[in-house]
Amino acid sequence: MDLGEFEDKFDEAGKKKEFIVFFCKCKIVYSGRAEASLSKGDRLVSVKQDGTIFVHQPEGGNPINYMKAGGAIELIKQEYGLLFKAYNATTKEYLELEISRVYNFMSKKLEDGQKQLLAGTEADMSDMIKQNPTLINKNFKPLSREEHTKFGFIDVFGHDNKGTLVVIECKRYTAGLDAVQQLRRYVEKIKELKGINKVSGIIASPKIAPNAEEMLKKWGFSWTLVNPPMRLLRHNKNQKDLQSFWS
Amino acid sequence: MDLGEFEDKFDEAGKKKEFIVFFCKCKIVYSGRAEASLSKGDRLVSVKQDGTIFVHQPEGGNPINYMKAGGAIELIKQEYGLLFKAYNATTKEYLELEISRVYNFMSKKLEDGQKQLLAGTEADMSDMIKQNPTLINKNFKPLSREEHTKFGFIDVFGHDNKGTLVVIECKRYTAGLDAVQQLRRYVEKIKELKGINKVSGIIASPKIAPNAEEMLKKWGFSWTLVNPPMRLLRHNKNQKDLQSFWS
DNA sequence: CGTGCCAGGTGCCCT
DNA sequence: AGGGCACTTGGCACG
Repeated sequence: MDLGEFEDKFDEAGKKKEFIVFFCKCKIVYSGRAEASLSKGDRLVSVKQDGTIFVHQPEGGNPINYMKAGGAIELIKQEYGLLFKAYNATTKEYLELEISRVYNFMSKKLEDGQKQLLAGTEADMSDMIKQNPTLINKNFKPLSREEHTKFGFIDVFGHDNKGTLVVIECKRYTAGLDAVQQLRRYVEKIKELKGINKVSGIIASPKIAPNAEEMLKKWGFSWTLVNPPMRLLRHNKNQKDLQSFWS
Repeated sequence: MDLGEFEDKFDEAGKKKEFIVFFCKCKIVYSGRAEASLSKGDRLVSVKQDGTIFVHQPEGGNPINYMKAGGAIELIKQEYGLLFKAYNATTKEYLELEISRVYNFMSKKLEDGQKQLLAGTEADMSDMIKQNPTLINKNFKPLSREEHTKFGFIDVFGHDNKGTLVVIECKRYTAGLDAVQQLRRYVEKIKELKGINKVSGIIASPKIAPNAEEMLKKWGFSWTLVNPPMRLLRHNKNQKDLQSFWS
C-alpha cells in the first residue's frame, strides 16, 4: 500500500477514533521504563480506540512493544518512509516505528461494553474453603476471608477447636518458596500483634514444591491438598481431538 | 462481510499460515485454567502464524481472551452464524467464539526473524553493581552475579573488607515486603550452609516501601539507593509535548 | 496515590 | 518437565 494512502487512512480513522490495525515492515525503538530496539521486520500494529498501542511479531504470545492509553501519536514523513511516533508525557515513554512499508490496513469503530465473568480464581478458592472448612480439617473454623491487614492480606483466617489461630494461604497451583514466606510473614505478624507464640500456618494448594515443603516443615507449618474450585471439564472422553492447527 | 466469504478467506489464509486479523461481533466462552464468559460485543480477533490467538476489546490493555500456540481451530456453521472453536489438547483449554457478524478481514504472511534488544532490566542492574561495586559501598567486593542456588538465585553476591559475606537483592522499582523476604531467605540459607551466623543483606533499589524498610531493619538488613542503569532520557526540556491522542 | 498481591499471568533460564 | 523469578509485567482493592 502506498504510504501516502496509508497516512490518509490512518489519519481519518484516528479522527473517528476507530480501532486501527495494519501490517507493516518497520524498525522499532522504545524508550521509557527500559530501552529496547528491534531491527527491521514485518509486524502487526494495532491502535485501540483509547490509544492503546500493540506491536506483534508474526509468532509468539506477547506483544513485542506496546504503549498504554493516554499518549499522543504522530505520523511524520521521512526519507525511508514514515515515522510512527507515540509519546506518553506522564510516563515519559516513547515508542517509535520507522515504517518502510505498509501491506494492509483496516479500521473500524467497535462497540463493546461487556465485562468478562471469571470463575476459578484464588478468591473462589478461599471462598470455597470458608464455605467448606472441612477441606482443611474437621477442626478448622473460619473467621474471615481475604482480610486486609497492613502487612498484606490473609486468604483465610480462623481457629481450631483448641482456640489456636490459623492462617491459611491459598495457591491455585504449585506452592513455592514465595508462598511459604508469605505465610510465615502473616503468622509472625499475628504472633507479634496478639502477643502469642502459637499460631498455625497452613498452605492450601493442589501441590507444593519440594523446597517449599522443606521450608514449610522447618517453620512448623503444614500443607493441605486442596484443589481450586471445580471447573467445567469439557474435555471428556467423548471429546474428539481436533487436528493440530491447520494440519 | 458475508460469513460464507469470511469462512473461505479464513480457511485460505489458514492453509497458507498467514497472520489473520478480523473485526467481529461475538460471544465468548473460555474453559481451561479457569472459566470465563463474555457476552456479545465487537472485538478484534487475531490468529498468528503459529496459531496463537488473541481477542481484544476496543479499549484496554490486555487481550480479553487468548490461546497459546499449539492448538487446533475449527469454524463450524451454526444458526446464529459461525462457531470459532479453538482447542488445545495438551493444556485442555477451550476458546469458543460465537460469531454473529464479521466486519473486516485481513491476512498476510509476515516475515520477521528479529529479536528485541532490551536494556535497563534487573539483570543489567546487578551487572552494573558487579562492575561498579562502590555503588553499594566502598568496602563491597562482588564475587558473583545472578548465582543460581537450589533455593533461588542471588542477584549479587560478595563480601566486605572484613570478609563478611554480603547478599544483594536488586529491584528496579520500589522494594516491597516480598523483596525483603527474598533477601532474608538467601541470607538464612547461606548462614545455614556455611555454618556462620553473620551474613549481610542489602537491598539495592531506587526506593523502598515503609513497611518493607521496617521489616528490613528488624532483620538487621540495610538498603542502598541504587537506580537502574541510565536510560536514554529523551524527554528533555526541548521536547515539545505532543497533543493528546487525536485531539 | 502508594502498597500489596493475584493473574487463565507470560517468558526465561537453569537444574 | 519442574522450580524459581523477572516483567516496559497488568490489573484490582484498599488505606
